[in-house]
Amino acid sequence: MAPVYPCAIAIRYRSGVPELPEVETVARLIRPGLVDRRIEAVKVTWPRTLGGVSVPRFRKRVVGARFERVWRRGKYIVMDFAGDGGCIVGHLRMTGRMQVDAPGDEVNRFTKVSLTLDDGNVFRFIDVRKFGRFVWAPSPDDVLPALGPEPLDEQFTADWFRQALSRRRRALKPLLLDQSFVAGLGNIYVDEALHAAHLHPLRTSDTLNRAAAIRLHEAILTILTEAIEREGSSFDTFYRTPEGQPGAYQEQFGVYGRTGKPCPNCARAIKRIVVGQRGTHLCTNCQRRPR
DNA sequence: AGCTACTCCTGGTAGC
DNA sequence: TGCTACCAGGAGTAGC
Repeated sequence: MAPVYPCAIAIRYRSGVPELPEVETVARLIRPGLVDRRIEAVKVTWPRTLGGVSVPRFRKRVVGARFERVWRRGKYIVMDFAGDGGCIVGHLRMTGRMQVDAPGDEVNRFTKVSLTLDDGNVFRFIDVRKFGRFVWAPSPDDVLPALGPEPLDEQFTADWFRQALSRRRRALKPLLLDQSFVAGLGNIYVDEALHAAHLHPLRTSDTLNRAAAIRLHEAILTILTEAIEREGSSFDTFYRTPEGQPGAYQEQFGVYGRTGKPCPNCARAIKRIVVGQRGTHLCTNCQRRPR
């Protein structure tokens, strides 16, 4: 008889979109509720979430499968099944959530996929805007796109980063958002990192000198690490309703979503521009426009 | 290689 | 108050 997981887990995003720190937090939160659990039943209310895998095929693949490992790559959450059971690769996109609910918990009305586990809990993929994906595959390699290095891995050194920047000739903002360049950064943390490094989002990557590249590298590491720590402290394994307390990291933003408010560095008003169809927040005093 | 535009979606909000 | 219009935005794709 499988042990009953004592606490249901709910996750709520206050604003913005899940990026590396949020995805890491989700992986950590669902991991203890999933590993060693076997799937007993499947319910899918929005088949497109399965990314081209039909509902019958998905059901056939996952019912009876046992979760063995839950890990993150970029903004993807990978759930490996034991043996040759393949895996589920999930992406939260804009509004996706993953949580392990206890049997009596209220079912979120935006639930797209429910997996009933052998301890009675239910693993749910919830997604308001339906952009998220929850895909079964034989192997992660079959569905994960080519991704750049993990910014928190040892291989992501300042030296590697400096050279990678110089090999490209792209504006910093779209380059840092490019998951094949570095995996896991999104709109929020790119704006924050560029501000912390005093670099304009339109600055071309191969124009950074050594000091600027190191500054940006340092900013990315610091911001991601602190965000993970804050998420870790603002979420825990106690049950929390969907209306639960808001997270803390939003208050740490220097520029994101702070248009018109004072720059924490120089007190000038934060500006909002559009770069590559993305809302981009910056301080035009601290982040001087190139040329 | 790098850019722009388009697609997928709907809750929230601004404007009237 | 109630309606409509529009925006946010990750990633995949197409076209230049």
